[in-house]
Amino acid sequence: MNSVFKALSDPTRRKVLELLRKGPMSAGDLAAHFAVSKPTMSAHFAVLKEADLVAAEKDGKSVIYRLKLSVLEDALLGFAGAFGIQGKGAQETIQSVTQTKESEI
Amino acid sequence: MNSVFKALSDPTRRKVLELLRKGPMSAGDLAAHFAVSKPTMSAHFAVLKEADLVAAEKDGKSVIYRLKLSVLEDALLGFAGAFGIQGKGAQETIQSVTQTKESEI
DNA sequence: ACATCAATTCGATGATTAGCTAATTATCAA
DNA sequence: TTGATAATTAGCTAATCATCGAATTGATGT
Repeated sequence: MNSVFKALSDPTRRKVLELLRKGPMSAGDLAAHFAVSKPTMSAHFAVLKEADLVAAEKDGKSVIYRLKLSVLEDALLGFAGAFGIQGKGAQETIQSVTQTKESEI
Repeated sequence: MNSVFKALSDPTRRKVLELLRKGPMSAGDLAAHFAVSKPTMSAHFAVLKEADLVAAEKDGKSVIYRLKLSVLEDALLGFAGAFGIQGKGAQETIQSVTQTKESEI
């Protein structure tokens, strides 16, 4: 999990993940979105792969990267969960707000 | 938001935040949980403060650090939201609880 | 076989980071 | 005022990191 947060600490890598959200993309197509050299992008891909946030599949001359959403999800929700953080507006359970059980109302 | 993810990239700092989840704590008490020097911990606190993840309040000789949960929440949920990731488990919002009428229970 | 293209690895460089000890600041008590 | 305590700042080192150009690997087409 540490490798995931390390991977997420760089804005370029976070943006790569967001690009991959729409679907798999080749290393070259991904690199075209950034103002850094291809070797630099390749290093970023390696970090993301090491963190298991993406999977790489070779397709002819290209390498297709695919987002591993469940890994990202587990890391984010796992950490957020340790703080009682819940998504989509439901920040608190009934119990934690009212300290009242359903059976008592 | 970049500073938040930068801050979260270090395991010591993540653990500090988790310790602060229980409530505010002094720099010394926090440092006692780790096997690094106090100046090193002080540097970690500075990073967390810079990311606005904690607030510092001076109390006599001590400095009390307090978790700013909403900042952590906004960063985590904001990023997760961009991927359609949402936590599961919380069924009710605060509003739906506080707006419950007597006639409905 | 050779040229081309996509991607990575190699090797180097400047910047950032985490860590330390020692010194400094600030507060409180005797 | 002196001494003790809590925390930070100063100054440094070693390690990691993002970045580059050049070289290399691997696949495709002529």
